[in-house]
Amino acid sequence: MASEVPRVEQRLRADAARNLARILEAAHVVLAERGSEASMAEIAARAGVGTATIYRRFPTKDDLLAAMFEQGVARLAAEAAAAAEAKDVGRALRQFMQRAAAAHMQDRGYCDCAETNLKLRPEIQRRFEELIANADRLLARAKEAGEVREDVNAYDLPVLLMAVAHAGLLLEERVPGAWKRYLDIVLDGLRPEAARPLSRRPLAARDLRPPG
Amino acid sequence: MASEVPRVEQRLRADAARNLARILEAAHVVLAERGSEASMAEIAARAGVGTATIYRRFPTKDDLLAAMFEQGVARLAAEAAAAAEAKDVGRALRQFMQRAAAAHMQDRGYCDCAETNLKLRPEIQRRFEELIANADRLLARAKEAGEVREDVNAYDLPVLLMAVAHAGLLLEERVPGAWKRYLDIVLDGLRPEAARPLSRRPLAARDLRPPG
DNA sequence: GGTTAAGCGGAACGACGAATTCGCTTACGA
DNA sequence: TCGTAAGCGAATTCGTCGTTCCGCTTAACC
Repeated sequence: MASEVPRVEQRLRADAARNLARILEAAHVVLAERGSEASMAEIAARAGVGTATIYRRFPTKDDLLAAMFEQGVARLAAEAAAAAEAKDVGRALRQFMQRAAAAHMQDRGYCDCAETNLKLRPEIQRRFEELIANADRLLARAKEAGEVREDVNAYDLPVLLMAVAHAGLLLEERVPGAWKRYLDIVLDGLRPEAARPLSRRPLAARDLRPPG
Repeated sequence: MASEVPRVEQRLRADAARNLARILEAAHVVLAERGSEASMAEIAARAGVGTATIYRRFPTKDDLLAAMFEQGVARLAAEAAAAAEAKDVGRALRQFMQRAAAAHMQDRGYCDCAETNLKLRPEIQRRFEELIANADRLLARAKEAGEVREDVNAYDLPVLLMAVAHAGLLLEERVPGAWKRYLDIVLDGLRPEAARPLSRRPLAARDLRPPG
C-alpha cells in the first residue's frame, strides 16, 4: 500500500508531486479544524498554491473530501485491527473507542463527511468494510470475555462514535473533553449487566450500501 | 404566557396577523423537514408570502430560527414536567427520552439550532433552564427508585438526546427508526447496574452560559 | 542548453442565498 | 366611505463559494 503512493507520484513532475503533498497536508489540517465547509481558497492558501492547482488533482471538492475521508476510515480500521489482537480485550475495546472518539473530535471534516453520500463511494465502502471486519473480530472476542452484551454488532460502533463525537463537538468549546463522559455512558450501555432488550434489530451491511 | 400571544397579534392589522400565523407554521414545517439551512425564500413560498413579509416580523433569519427553537425547547420542558409527575418514574423517564428523541428526529431545524449560538439568547436560556429544572425532578425521582445511576444529572439528558438524534439522522433515510436502538443502548448506560466511574465531572449551569 | 508540454496561480464567471428597497395594495378608523 | 399609514411582494444588492480560463513558468528530456 505504501509502495503505491510513490508510483502515483512518480508520474507527476517534481513540483506537481510536491504541491500534491502540500495540498493533502493542508486539506487535512484545514478540514480537520474547520470542517468540510472550509473553502477551497482556504485550503489552497494554507498549501501555498492557487485554487486551480487543487482542481488539477481533484476534479471537484467532493473528490478532495473523499480522499481525506478515506484516509480517516483507513486509520480507524487500522486501530480496530490492532485492538482486536490485544490481550485484555475489554480494555482494548474501551481504548479503541476512546482513540476513535478522540480522532473524530480532532477532525471535524471527517465527521462532516460521514454525514454525506461520500460514504457510498466504492473506495470508501471498501475501507469501511475493512473497519467493520476488524471491529467485528474485536467485538466477538469481547463478547466471549463477557465484556459486551450479545445483541450489539460491529455496525453499532461507528454509529455510537458519531453520536458521542457529535455531542462532544457541541460542548467542546465550553467544556473541553466532555465527550469522554458521554463515551463512558455509552460504553456502560454496551456492557451485559444493564442490558435490556433492544427495540430494533441490528444494522446489516446492506443498510449502509447504495439504494437498491 | 399564552395570553400574551393574542396581545401581540392584536396590535397587528388583521392581514398581518394572518400572515404571521402562516409564517410561523410554514417556518415550523419547512425548518423541521429541511433543517435551518432552508432558505427564507422557501419558507416564504410555503407561507404564501414574500420574503420581505417575514423580515418585517423577524429582523434576521436568526430571529426566526430563535423563535422556532424556543418553541421546541418549551415543548421539551413541558414533556419533562409531565414525566416528572408520573407514577412509574422509570417508565416515565424512558418514555420522556423516547418522545424527546422522536421530536428531535422530526425537527432537523431544532437539532441544527441546538448546535449554534442561538442557545445563548436569554429567552432561550430561560426555556432551557425550565427544561433542566423539570428534568432534574424527573431524574431525582428515578434515582430514588434505583432506576438511574447516581452520577448523571439533568444536563446530561439534552446532550444524550442530541447524540442519539444525530446518529439517528445519519441512518434515518436507509434504516428508519434506527435511533430507537441507540437510545436503548444509551438508556441502558444510564442504569445503575453497569455503572463504572465516569471520567469527567458532570456539566453545570455555568458550562452552558455565555462566556465570562 | 533548448524545446516542449505539463504545471501553475490569480482573476473571472455563474449560481445562490441573505438582506434591503421600492412602488403598489389594502385594512382600519374617523 | 375615504384618507392614510401599515403591509405587501418582486426585484435588487451584496457577498461567498465552487469552478474554469488563460497567459506565464519551469521541470523533464534529448
